[in-house]
Amino acid sequence: MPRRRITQTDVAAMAGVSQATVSFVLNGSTPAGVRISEETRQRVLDAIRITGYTANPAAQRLAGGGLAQILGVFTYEATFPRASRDFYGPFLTGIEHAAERLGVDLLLFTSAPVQDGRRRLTREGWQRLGVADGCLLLGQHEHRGELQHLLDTNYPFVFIGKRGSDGGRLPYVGADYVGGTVRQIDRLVALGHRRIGYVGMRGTDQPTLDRVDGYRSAMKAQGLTTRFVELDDVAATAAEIVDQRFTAVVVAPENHPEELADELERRGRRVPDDVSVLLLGQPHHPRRGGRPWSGFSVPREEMGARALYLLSRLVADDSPKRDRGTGRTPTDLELHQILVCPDVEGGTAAPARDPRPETDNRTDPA
Amino acid sequence: MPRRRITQTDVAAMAGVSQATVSFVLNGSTPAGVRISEETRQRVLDAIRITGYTANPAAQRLAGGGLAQILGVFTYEATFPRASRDFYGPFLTGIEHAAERLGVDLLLFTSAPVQDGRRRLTREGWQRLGVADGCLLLGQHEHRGELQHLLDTNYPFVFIGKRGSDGGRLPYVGADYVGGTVRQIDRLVALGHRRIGYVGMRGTDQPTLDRVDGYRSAMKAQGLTTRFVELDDVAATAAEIVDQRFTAVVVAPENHPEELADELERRGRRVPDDVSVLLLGQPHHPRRGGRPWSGFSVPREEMGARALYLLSRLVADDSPKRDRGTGRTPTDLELHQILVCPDVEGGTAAPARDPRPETDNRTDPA
DNA sequence: GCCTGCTAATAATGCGCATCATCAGATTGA
DNA sequence: TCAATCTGATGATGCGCATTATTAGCAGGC
Repeated sequence: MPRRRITQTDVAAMAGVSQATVSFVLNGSTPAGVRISEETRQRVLDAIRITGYTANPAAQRLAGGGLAQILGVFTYEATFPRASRDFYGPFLTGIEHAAERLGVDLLLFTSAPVQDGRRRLTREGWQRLGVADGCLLLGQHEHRGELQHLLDTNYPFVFIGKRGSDGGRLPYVGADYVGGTVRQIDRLVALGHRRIGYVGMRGTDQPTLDRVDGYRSAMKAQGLTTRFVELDDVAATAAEIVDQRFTAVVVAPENHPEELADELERRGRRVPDDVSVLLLGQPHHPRRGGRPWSGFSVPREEMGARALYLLSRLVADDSPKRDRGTGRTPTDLELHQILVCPDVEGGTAAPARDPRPETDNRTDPA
Repeated sequence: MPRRRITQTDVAAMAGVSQATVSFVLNGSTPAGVRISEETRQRVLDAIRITGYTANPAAQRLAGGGLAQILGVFTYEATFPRASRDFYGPFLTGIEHAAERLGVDLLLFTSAPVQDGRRRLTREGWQRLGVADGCLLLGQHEHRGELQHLLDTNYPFVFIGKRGSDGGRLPYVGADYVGGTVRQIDRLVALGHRRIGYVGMRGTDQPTLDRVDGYRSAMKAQGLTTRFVELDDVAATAAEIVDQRFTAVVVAPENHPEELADELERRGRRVPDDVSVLLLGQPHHPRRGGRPWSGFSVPREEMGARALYLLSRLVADDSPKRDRGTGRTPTDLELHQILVCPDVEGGTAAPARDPRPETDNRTDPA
């Protein structure tokens, strides 16, 4: 029993009309001045109902007709490992939500080969992209050539996460790491902190750059000295924090804040009583019974949703059927969206215990 | 700039050959005795490399050639709400993992309309399914007609979760709730428990039926009396447990075990010292700092992965290109897989405090 | 010189659909 | 009564690919 699809031709035969007529009835609108009588229309609709006809999307796509109503999601890093699952999960949740509301299906490009933990968009990959009307891109390390190909083929796509250098032409939905970080510094200053360290400046990814940027400008605006702590392991970092008599530190979530706090307490510095620790984003690997972090959170779900909405509009505007629309020009869509990262009131921030400068009675650990 | 795809014809022109030749080179095998010289082959491959040609999957699909290498995932319940996200997440993780290994893409059918929290597979939906080579079905409440259509069209699919009544012909990957529950009873008996209650027998879903089944048969095998507690709210349930002097209860995860334990302790019965509570599955809404439950866990990730593998094989066997394969008959695939639910050693099970029968000083509550 | 056998490739076809150009028949205007 | 208009529909075409049938060219056997 070779599964035979019911085609428009089958329906047409049953209704006693031509295949073209069926197509017209289905698409409602008739571009050229083609008219279908109500009677015929009903006959066709009945035939469709009886046969249970379902259009073949591949054929629709090929015939250049409509969109597939499929939007793709490409993740540069492999999403599978538990770790990144925690990270990507919220994005996907937001994306799914938006997809439901838009009535589109989601295509997860899980087929692209992962090389050293990073998914590449190979030639093979390009083939697959075509199934979707457009694509969301998640992750940091996009490849130059790949991007160029996207632009060349005029394939609609949207990045999740701000694109910095020469990202001017790339549509994205990002988070305001700069503003979020600035606010954390201001909060700490308001609590009486002066010696505020920054942990985790390594990395050339955009979030890191933005956080450092925010830290620098906020400290400068407050007239304070920037102090970066950048050591190889958590223990050394904690030692340095103690040593430098910081009363507060801001930490990027990928820098093992949980372990850092543990190390601090092991050295007799309680969090937040002795040292406030603010997290610049959500913990990447939340652990059971972990600390309730203060800091800011990245609105990942909303980013996902907004990105999909944006993509959806790009696709619509890009579609050959665009002219049927409201005639709205593409320029009124915000190609670069930066979302606010709301503050999180946890339990790791407290007023500075002793704002006055102490004697320099440090002991050298490492 | 109307995005123009590069087609096989373009490649052919560049290589100075016919479109058919390009197709042959790409597909390697030539069913009929068509030969391509090594020299020509190279010329075509070069042209492909230069042009960056990527096949159009829609066309491939339409031409009846290969599979789209896309497998679908249809979720009956809306996956979006946080609650069900926690539940479905692990399945999806497993599915994704399998998809990566199989080199297929995943199509999430988020487009189907959700009616009172349940997604329906409407006519619209059928259209969409066709994009994928086959489909995974998640969730309890499938619609009869929908299933029939699947069977009629011979569309490959696999259920996640055991199918009971007349599910004989439906391929599925389920979990051994029966066995898992039996083992919990046996564990409790080994710990000296005799008065073992069952909480949460409502519901006609398969897991519930299986759990009740397991409880019944295990208790019978141990020569003990089955005792079901089925009240409307958690407080009343806790009261009943205390009242009946159960030394242990097994609870289905959808019955608010966390709240139940709280209520028990509020009534002076510590868990597990006074009452052991075993969970028949993972908590549906894990809460921060929740109890470390003893019981068994449902291997959701593995179920997802196994289901996708199974689907993949069904698709392959069903494909018109099957004959090229090893000639393996479809019958050697296990259409009904039941996975073991491993025991979880948490902290909510303890030896029965007082195994000897007490006087029957109960007070009647509701 | 003609047929056979073999290699290397091409032409032609169809998948299911959207769309354009065309057409038959009915109605109207003069 | 014949052309002009309108209504309601059909035939033909092509999307990009896989595949089958066919052909061109050439070596060898008789």
